[in-house]
Amino acid sequence: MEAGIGVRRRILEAAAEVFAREGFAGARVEHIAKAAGVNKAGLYYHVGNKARLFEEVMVEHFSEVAARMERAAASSEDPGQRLDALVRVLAEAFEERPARARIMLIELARGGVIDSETVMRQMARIFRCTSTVVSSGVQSGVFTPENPFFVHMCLIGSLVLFILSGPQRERAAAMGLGREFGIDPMAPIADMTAFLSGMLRRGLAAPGAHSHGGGGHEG
Amino acid sequence: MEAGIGVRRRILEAAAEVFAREGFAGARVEHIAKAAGVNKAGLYYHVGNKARLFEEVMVEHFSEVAARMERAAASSEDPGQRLDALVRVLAEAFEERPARARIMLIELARGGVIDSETVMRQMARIFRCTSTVVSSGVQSGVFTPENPFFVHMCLIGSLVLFILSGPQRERAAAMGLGREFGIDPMAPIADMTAFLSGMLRRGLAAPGAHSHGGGGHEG
Amino acid sequence: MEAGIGVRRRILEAAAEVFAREGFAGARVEHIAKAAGVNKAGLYYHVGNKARLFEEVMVEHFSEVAARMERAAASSEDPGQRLDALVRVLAEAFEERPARARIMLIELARGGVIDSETVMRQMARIFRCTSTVVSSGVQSGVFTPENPFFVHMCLIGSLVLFILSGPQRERAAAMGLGREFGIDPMAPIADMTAFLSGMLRRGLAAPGAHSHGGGGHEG
Amino acid sequence: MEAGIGVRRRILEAAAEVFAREGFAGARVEHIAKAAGVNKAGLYYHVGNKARLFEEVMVEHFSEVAARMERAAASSEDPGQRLDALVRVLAEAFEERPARARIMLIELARGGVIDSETVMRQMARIFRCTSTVVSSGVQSGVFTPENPFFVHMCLIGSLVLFILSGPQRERAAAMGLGREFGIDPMAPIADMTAFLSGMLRRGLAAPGAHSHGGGGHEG
DNA sequence: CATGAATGAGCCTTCATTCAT
DNA sequence: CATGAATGAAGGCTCATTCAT
Repeated sequence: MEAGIGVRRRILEAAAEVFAREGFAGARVEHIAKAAGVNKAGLYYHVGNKARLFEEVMVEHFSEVAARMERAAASSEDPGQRLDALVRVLAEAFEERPARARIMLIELARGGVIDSETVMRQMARIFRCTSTVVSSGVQSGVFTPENPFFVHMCLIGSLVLFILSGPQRERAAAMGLGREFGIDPMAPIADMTAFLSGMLRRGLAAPGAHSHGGGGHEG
Repeated sequence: MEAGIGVRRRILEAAAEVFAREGFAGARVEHIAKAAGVNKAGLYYHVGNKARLFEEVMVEHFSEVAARMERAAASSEDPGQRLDALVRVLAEAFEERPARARIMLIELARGGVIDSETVMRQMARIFRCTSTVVSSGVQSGVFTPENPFFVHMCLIGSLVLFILSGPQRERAAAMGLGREFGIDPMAPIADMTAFLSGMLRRGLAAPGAHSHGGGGHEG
Repeated sequence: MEAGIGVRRRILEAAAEVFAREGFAGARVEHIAKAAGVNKAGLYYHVGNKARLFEEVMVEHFSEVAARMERAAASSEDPGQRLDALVRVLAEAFEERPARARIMLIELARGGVIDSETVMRQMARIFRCTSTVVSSGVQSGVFTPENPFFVHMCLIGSLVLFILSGPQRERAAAMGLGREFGIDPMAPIADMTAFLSGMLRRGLAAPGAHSHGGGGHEG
Repeated sequence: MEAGIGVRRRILEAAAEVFAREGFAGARVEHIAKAAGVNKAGLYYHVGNKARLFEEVMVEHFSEVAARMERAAASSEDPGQRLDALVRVLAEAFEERPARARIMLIELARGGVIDSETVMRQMARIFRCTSTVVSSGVQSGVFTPENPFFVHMCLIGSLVLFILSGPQRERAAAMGLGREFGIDPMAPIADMTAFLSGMLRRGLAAPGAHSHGGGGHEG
């Protein structure tokens, strides 16, 4: 019974990596199986289906991110700090496992409506975190009432893109773009986090409110 | 002889749509051909290759976006207005043809380094626009010196995600999320643009500088 | 686990026949699969590739012929009898499986250098048999020193052509060429063998040496 | 009218080369067209068909060889010298245009009965040359009555194989087989001709007859 | 006649999936 | 449970051939 669970875990893990790298259509069941150290037929025995496997990976990752963000959204009384926490937690989740960022993207890129109810629900959970933080800030008078979807897109989009552009930025760095323009393409994610936090805070700051409680990174 | 060009156009157009919807691996050459009103063999006669077709689509779309952004980056003397223009132009480009947003994403999602030198160059052109605008603002003292990569990720990521999340937001709207929370998931892109512009401006604003020149439209 | 080997055998067998009949380019993988009683995909599972399949067939047949000829080349002390054995063994190999003759021809006809090192090695083995026999005859003083390549071409070329011209000769026979000229187009291969043996012996005979040890056929 | 003929010539020439190199199935009509400097459609206009093109090439080459051999078969009173002429003429034909050797082989290798009546007739013409020379020698008492098919196979087979094995022999030479065994893989065809002539003469010589009239090459 | 473009048929290959052992 | 083998259904690509211009 435990071994069985172990196998499932390995399969999901491998699948996440492969799906992230190749997309749904591009992923080969055989590669996933090999990466998980199982036989192809074994994989089918354990998960039944490429589509189901994909869904399960989605759900797992989305719900993991959702759980973390929910914790972050409840981490403090101060809306600004909550926002910081949201950013920080998301960055951590992606840094820890870049595949996560790609998986979110793949799902988005598939366009159309998400076919899996479960996945959709997890995405909603994630959105609700942003939404909650924003509206709590509005209620305490420190945030302007902005459409939380905008904030969400900004939060998720910026970080996902930052993670995914890693290889390109690396290449840019190798090409000497850094020295040329006095910027560092390979700046650590903590810097990005700090920037994003600050920007969101100031972007959301209510007209009269003076920003307090230092933003940012202490990674 | 015009017909030949017309066919190529139709093929590229169809390919953009299909690649955007299905990704590279998921796209079926036959679907593209059918959508373009050509025979599969005819498609190969005109473009030679699925990979080449993909690259051509990439280059076309990326360079179109690059051209528009370059124009935007040179549209004004005022850095803040330039930034607004960047946002506005990108939003227009995506709204006009949502496939463009997905195509950018697909390329990013493929992870790894981009294999096509030409595509890479177009992406660099796009980045350079952001970079130019930021550093011009820094030189005129109105912007804080921030890593332009951060700004770029924020700009592109937010808008791409906004476009792509359309269907999901639509669904959210259908589920009544709007009335429930007093927000409109289907807010027009102009609102998102305004929000993003404002946020970037304030996020980049140099400490002492007082923002002048009204931020974007709030249609 | 025996079944697996059995399948491979059947595939190679079928492939030999089809390649012999149609050449490499003309052979259809599907025909081979059907002839072997496997699914096309099954064929790929077992051999991986049309080219690999072809090479494997080549190697198998060439090495079989090589092995037999090596045995023949060592079958006696007398160079003349060795030469006879060479001819006889080759004729047997071809008669037993005419596809072999065609396969050798196809490989030759492909012109250019053989791309497979392994196949090349087998062909060299075969040549070495002729070469050995000739030079042993020279050393014992019964053969004139002639370029063994010439002898080899004569040996292989004559027999291959005889086998392959079967159908044409049959047609000639049907058209009454036999009665017309008092010759039999369908003479058995044993007669051809006898002729070839005799000719090679006399052709190679050292000036002073008197031929001993009856040549010929006892098939 | 003359230009038209010129085009046809170029097409046939190119086709011969390509068919020789790739076989019937392996040859691409487009390659032939390009090599002939015509448009693909133009080729069809001029010859109508891949199969017809192939046949025409066959007929042309076979009949050219046939014509030369007929001349050779009538070149002298002495059967031995006629035989020499046959060998010499064939060698010349092949040396002049190695494609000829491959084309003969391809046709043979296709196995089965030749489908074109015309091609078959040309092959018969060629055979008849050998047959005539042999039987004339028998009638004048200098040749043993041997099945002319055997002689023919020997004559054609040896020379075709010699020509076609050129690349392999070249490789053998490059690998140092020459120095190793004191033989020259790249011996000129004239040597092969001499060997073959001598062998056939002695092989056919009637028991009592003393060979007269020097064999061989003066090429 | 020459040419660019089109196309149906077919080829090699791969993939997700299943099943007997 | 694990595995080697099998397979139907594509999928990408090519080819001989035709046609309008």
